[in-house]
Amino acid sequence: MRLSRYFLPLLKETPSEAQIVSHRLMLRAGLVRQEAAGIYAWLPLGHRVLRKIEQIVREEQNRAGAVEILMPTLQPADLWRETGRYDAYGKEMLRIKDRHERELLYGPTNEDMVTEIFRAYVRSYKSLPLILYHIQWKFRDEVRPRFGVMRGREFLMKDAYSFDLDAEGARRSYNKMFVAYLRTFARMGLKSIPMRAETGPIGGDLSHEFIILAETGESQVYCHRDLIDMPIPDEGVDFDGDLEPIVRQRSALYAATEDVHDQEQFEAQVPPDKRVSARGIEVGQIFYFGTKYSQPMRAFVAGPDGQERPVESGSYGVGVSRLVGAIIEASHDDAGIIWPEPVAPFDIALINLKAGDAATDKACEEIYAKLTKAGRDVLYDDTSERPGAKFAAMDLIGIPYQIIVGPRGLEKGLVEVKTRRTSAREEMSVDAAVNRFAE
RNA sequence: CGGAGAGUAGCUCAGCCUGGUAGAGCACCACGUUCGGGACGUGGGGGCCGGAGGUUCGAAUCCUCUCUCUCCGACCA
Repeated sequence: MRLSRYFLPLLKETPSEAQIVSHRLMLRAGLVRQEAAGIYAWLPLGHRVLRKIEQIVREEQNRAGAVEILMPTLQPADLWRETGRYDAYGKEMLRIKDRHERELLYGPTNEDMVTEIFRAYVRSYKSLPLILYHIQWKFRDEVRPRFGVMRGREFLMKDAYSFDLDAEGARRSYNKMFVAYLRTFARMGLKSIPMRAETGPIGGDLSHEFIILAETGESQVYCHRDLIDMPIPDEGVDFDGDLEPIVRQRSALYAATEDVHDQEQFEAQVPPDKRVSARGIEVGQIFYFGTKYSQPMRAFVAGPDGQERPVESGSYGVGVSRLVGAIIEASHDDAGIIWPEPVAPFDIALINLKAGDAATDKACEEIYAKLTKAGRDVLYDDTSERPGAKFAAMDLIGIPYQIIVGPRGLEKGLVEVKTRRTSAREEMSVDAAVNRFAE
């Protein structure tokens, strides 16, 4: 992408509404624009990151055996009346009437609808286990939206729902999502820690929150230090095999959010030098809730004995749009964002220090063409801005690598390659730079 | 939902107390000088001062109502 033909509205000054660093950087780097309290438009750069995160989530859901669907944002109120949630949910649920005065709602979550879909088609244990998921916009009319996309009213969420014949099966599904989440967040360069958590209004009796440690996190969390750098299961992990050891290895160590924290247990179970008490950002949560929805909605399946019973379920959420903010909270410096490579909007920023200079233009065009052909996403700054402004802008938007091309270096046949994360710079020939990034 | 604050140019803000018909910096446009870590000069464009009502000869400024946004708290993927 040539910057001169792109849409990248950067702000030099920080909009006054932004309080936390990720929000400030998202506005300054032109990732989002606020349209109302807790409601954001995603601009090109932010949209790219959002899509990359979404794709990682999708790949790991698929790997775990979940099946993607797409449910609507608007749902009929009657569906929610079956479980009693239409009245129970409160003002956070946005209620809407259509032209025929039919009551609808903008979905804050999808247990009811997915259970409706399930019961319409599945009758036998032979169709189980089944995990359905979708990645869709949700709306929760929070009293007080804040922190940019970290706590918006409209947000993109991956929500998965598992269906099993019995509690044991449900536990296996829970474990699949548990492991999938470990991999998902690790692939984005995040260190996530599963912590025991309250189940909240969704209900159930087994739940973990996946927490990223960050100073600006919304909740206070307590855990054993060894959880932070525990190895992540590799992509060869067998999701049809026994995942219990992986889950147990983590569950064995103390980790709890404020809501369920027990200071006595914490001190009893964790030696002083291993105690971590910190702020955390919740990026995912998984629940097992049994027959909470299947019972009232009569989502029954026949077991091997021919007897019908309510299906056992769980739900599993990942805050996709929240992750954009969470990643920035975890990865930035004074100059701007530092994207982990897998979620970076572009792989490489190519900086032409003297657009209009024949030799510099030629070298840039060559690098741009070759890297693009090699499948790399290159943002080519072909504008005639001053070098200082270009450097500042590219540092702000945080693309992992910069190839800096200017007449001074080219006289010696050299360009500069800068790694954003470490600020390390190396000089090398045009060919060497191309080869370095062309696989 | 309780408490606090803010709405003036695309952004950051001044002007409001003490009414006289709108400003600065950045950004934008033109020209010139510049050009390896956010340049400078000259000229220029851009604002029904959130909205409605009221007071007044006259309202960004005073009064009333209203909408929106932000922050603290209670609540939440």
